Amino acid sequence: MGRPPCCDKVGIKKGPWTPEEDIILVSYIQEHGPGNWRSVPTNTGLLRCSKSCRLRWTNYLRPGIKRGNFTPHEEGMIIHLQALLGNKWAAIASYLPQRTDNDIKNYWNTHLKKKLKKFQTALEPHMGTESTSTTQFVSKSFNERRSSDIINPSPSAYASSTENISRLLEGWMRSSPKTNSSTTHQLKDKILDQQNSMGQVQARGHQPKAEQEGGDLVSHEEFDSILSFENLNNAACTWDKSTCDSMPGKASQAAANDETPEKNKPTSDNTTTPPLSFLEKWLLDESASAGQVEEMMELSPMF
DNA sequence: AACCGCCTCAACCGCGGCATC
DNA sequence: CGATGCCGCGGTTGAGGCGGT
Repeated sequence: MGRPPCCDKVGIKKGPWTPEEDIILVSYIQEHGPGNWRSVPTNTGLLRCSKSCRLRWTNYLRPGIKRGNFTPHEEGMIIHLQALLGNKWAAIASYLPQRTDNDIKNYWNTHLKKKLKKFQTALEPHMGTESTSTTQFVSKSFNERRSSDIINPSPSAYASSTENISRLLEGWMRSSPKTNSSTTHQLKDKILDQQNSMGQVQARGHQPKAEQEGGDLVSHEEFDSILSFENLNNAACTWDKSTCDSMPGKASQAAANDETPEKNKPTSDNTTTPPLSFLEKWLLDESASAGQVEEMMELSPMF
């Protein structure tokens, strides 16, 4: 293992990427496609290591990635998949094709871990005593969430990477008067065209900051949000079976086939792992695809 | 207004797996 | 079959933003 770190070379730039670098990378990848990262720095003249280029692309510039607020059903998916798969962020990300593993990992570490902790604390007294009423509450909460989501889908405040790049370019052009603006415009147009043709563009708008967490107690909304998924299996008891049957079932290879067994046991650090039921069956069924997951999420407001 | 502490998230680091020679 | 190199993953870090005092 004596191999030196790839970024140790002198002249290799580290730290935040500049808009200029982003543009170079994006336009190169638009032309040659992602992959062969080794050759990217040499071919583009970027003073970055191949790894850094790949990371920048996969975590930030790649078309179709959602940024910003996670919806309650995405939260639910993550919580449940984390319980199922452990910290296999790449595998979890494969169920949320618009999210990067890094994003999910960050969101888990900064938000969900805390939420779950709060949730556990808040749930303990309820659980200790009246399990039926808890179940009822869970089911009620679950069903309320379902109907309210249909009526008032939470505004997703995502900016696609196209929009990011667009904004980024605007900002860059404003802040860099020395830049040849016509060339930049052409390049920008080209990038936007190509990105749009690759298909993506999420909802409009931008929400600057995720909601701040409240005090020590879990707010009703947080509680509800967690319960609605955390207790899916309880809720499923009272849930119309036809909803289950209508799920376009299945999931992609990632979790289903490979390494799930021993070494990927869920981590024990945080959550009470919910019992497994239809969701797990669905998740673990080989024949599913990410597209079906998307479809399911659209069809089924339960998530 | 200034300072401080906390939070978030983009980016880095180190390692393992796999392919190629 | 071992050595080497590339890629991808998970854990960690640190700069910048934000809120509280």
